[in-house]
Amino acid sequence: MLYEEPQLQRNKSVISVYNESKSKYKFDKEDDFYNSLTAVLSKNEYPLIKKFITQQTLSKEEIDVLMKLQEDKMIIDAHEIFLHQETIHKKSFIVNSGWAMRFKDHSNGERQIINYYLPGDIINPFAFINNTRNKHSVVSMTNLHVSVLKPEHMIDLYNVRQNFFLLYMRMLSWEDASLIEQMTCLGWLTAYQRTAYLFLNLYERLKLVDEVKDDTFFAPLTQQLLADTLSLSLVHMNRTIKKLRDDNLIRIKLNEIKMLDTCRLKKIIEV
Amino acid sequence: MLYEEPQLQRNKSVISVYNESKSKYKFDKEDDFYNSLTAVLSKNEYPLIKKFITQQTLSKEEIDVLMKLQEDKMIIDAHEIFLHQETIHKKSFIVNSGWAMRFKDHSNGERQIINYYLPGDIINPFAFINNTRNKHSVVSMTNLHVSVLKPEHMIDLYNVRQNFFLLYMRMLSWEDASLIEQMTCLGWLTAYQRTAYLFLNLYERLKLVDEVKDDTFFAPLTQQLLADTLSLSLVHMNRTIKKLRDDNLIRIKLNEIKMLDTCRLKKIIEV
DNA sequence: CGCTAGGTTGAATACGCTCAAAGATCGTGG
DNA sequence: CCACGATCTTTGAGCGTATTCAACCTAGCG
Repeated sequence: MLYEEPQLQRNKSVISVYNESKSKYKFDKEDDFYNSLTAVLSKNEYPLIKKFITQQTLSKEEIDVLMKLQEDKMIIDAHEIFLHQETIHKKSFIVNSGWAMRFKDHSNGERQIINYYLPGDIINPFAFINNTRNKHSVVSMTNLHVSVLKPEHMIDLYNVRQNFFLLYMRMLSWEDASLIEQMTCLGWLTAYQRTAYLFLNLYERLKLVDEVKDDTFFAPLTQQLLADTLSLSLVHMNRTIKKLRDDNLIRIKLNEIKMLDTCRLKKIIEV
Repeated sequence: MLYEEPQLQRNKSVISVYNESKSKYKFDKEDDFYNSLTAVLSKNEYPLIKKFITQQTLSKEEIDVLMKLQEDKMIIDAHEIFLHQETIHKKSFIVNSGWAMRFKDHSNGERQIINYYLPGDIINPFAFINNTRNKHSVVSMTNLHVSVLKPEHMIDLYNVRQNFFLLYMRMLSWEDASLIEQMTCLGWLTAYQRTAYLFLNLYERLKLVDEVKDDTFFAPLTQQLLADTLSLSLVHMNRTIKKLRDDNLIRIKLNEIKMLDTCRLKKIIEV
């Protein structure tokens, strides 16, 4: 039911990839490359690569592909709707830092939130092959650092790099798995369980990209947003959070969520 | 909210592709190829290709790729669980005829149905790049004619055919869109609306592959299955269906569903 | 004929919703 | 530095949709 724990020990595989690269990899601007890779590990500049590395060993060439993919960077201001439903968008984005969310405006004025994009996620991954209108909008929730994937660029990569598409598919498969999980969650759990699920999901995903410190993570969420995410009313959302708080499972203050007992939270959603 | 209507007129594009192919395409067993393609159009042997053709024009080479993809066929008996959750499966399947469904067994003994696979759908599309355990099971609901996609075969295709992966991505993108639609549906609609949505969804999907005659289609569904799909209790499912029947929107008998008024049904789910 | 799987109906209960109002918190400008 | 408005959070009360439990009906099949 939960976001799956990494199957390889993170540090081990990072280091092995890193060392291996350094010793064998040929690259014309070699220093630049290693500087960047170091940055990946120390700062959080390439969370997507970090996510990969926790799941599988990457070859030097694969890391290269993933770095090249992210050359075209930009910053999007907070609270800006940069993908609109009912219009055609050809670009994809990799989130490098900040939060965004995908939502759907219903004709009755209500807004349903479909999912959140956290560092390392890909927004609109199928854009470059689609010529149909987007069915949802995406809005930045904080200042958002992204890498832009233009369709020409994607096709170039596709023609040149065999490995790229396999990696890309793997990313898609994560997305897919995560959405299905969310679906099974929404349908079958009570409000209390769903809320526990959501916090655990965010916690695990942020942990993958090193954005959790002391079981605490930043989250630009209001209760209204949470309600729209879990399809609950604002009032009921509030009462449910209160219950989680009273049960000493989470603590929320100032956009910061602290997980007090992940084990018990996991038990709650396991029915 | 609904499965989108094809944007090209089906017959037109089928014929144009077909004629074009016949006149220009070079193929060593040319007759075999055209016989097969004719079969696609008359019998329902390659619903996946049919689905494609309703959405976009296919080149001769693309049709060739899609045909080659489906060389390894097999039949699965009804009610056989052929993909098990918690095990690793490397194969994917294209459904050529029959129904299957993906479900998840919960620890409390309940079974949640995630989605149905209809002719033209791909089961387990990410299998060949995954080495993780399946999180869901898949069971055949009728005798099931499938084409088996083995990972070696997929990788071969990947190495040889540039176009193949773009096509495959497009299929994935449909799946994805459809799942998200289902998600937004489950969360926000009432039992009555959700049921309307499900019947409309099945209707539109089956229409794409020519399995609807006189607004009637075959569907191996019990009320228990429907309840498990929409996360409703059996009792409430029954009452909801009764209401749809009383409102002269659908008629169900012997695994056959007849849509009596698709327009009104669409209005119901548009809030 | 009786068994089994599926469908139908009633009654009591619970979870989550709506409406309504009041308390926090924060940024902004006087 | 305080006042004000805006946004977010908290709490109460009544209601409605969907649930659970339980019983009975129906059709197909050995």
